[in-house]
Amino acid sequence: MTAEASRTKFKSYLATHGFRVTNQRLAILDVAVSQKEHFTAEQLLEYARRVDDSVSRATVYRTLPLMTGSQILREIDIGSGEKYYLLNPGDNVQVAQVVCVDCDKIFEISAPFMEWYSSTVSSKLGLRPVSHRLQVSAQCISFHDTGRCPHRSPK
Amino acid sequence: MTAEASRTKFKSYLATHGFRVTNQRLAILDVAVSQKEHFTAEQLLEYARRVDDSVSRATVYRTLPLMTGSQILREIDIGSGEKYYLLNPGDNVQVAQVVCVDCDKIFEISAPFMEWYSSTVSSKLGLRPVSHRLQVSAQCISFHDTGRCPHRSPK
DNA sequence: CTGCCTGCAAACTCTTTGCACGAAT
DNA sequence: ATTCGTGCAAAGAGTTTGCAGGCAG
Repeated sequence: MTAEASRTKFKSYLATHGFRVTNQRLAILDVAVSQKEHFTAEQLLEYARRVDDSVSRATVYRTLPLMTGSQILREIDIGSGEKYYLLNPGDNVQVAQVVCVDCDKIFEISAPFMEWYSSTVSSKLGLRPVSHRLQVSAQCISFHDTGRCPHRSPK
Repeated sequence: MTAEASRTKFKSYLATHGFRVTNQRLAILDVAVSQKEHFTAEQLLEYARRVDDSVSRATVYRTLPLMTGSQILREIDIGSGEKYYLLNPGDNVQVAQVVCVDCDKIFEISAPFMEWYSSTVSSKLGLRPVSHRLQVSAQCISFHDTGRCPHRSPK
């Protein structure tokens, strides 16, 4: 899904649900849909303030559920304390996250078997799967060999 | 793994690493290995205090890493804020958690394909998998139909 | 004009940590 | 006797929320 399509989708979500279109929400929306990588609430706040310095932390936290609810963002919890967000590609491809334990970089990879697995869960437990989360923690092979992680951005 | 085997394993873990055997650690150990279901740190504190009321929250939190480190407990993070713990069965079976969105009950189910998937990750990304986490959020079919979740304990 | 939305700051939840005392080795 | 382990309370991190004023519809 393009940034423009995401913007449109979010605005119609607001309209449909009777939520107001405010400058703060638009600023947050704009910087969110322009992200190419995973980002945190704190980063989103920082970026949004460059566009509109009246944006507060509270509004970012109140807007994030609207963006995940409208399906333009996916929320990713890798168990590190803070949550990550990522622009939703739009297709319903099943994905998993691989998290490098050295540098915390998150890779998104496909996990097509999850569709089959969900149906297995459904039939075995009598539960209707609504979502899933597959995360692999891994170590760079080069880190293991050389003590340096190639993904780690230099400080 | 039996409760008795877990107790033995933990004590030898303490000995091997030069950690002291204290009454508090033993009390926490005993209640932990007698749990049949998932439990939280707070619950563990409550149970341990029935055995030894000198046990503090801090000691529970300091003892939990010792128990996961010695492999007698597994730590499960379902992204609900608090972490859950479960007696480690001992075999190295790959498992996933299915969490009921209605009653928060956690089901442990096998996920044998994770071994294969880890190796795929390894070869595709050049990363060495160290652990993984697979969680399916699901809704009771009966809840969907009747509005009541059969697993929810009556209040 | 309503009343939803906002910024601010305080509250919250779970977990970790500094400190001085107490107990295991 | 040494240390390590402990309880207590405060600190921490990330997120949520109560409030009084502001702006969208």
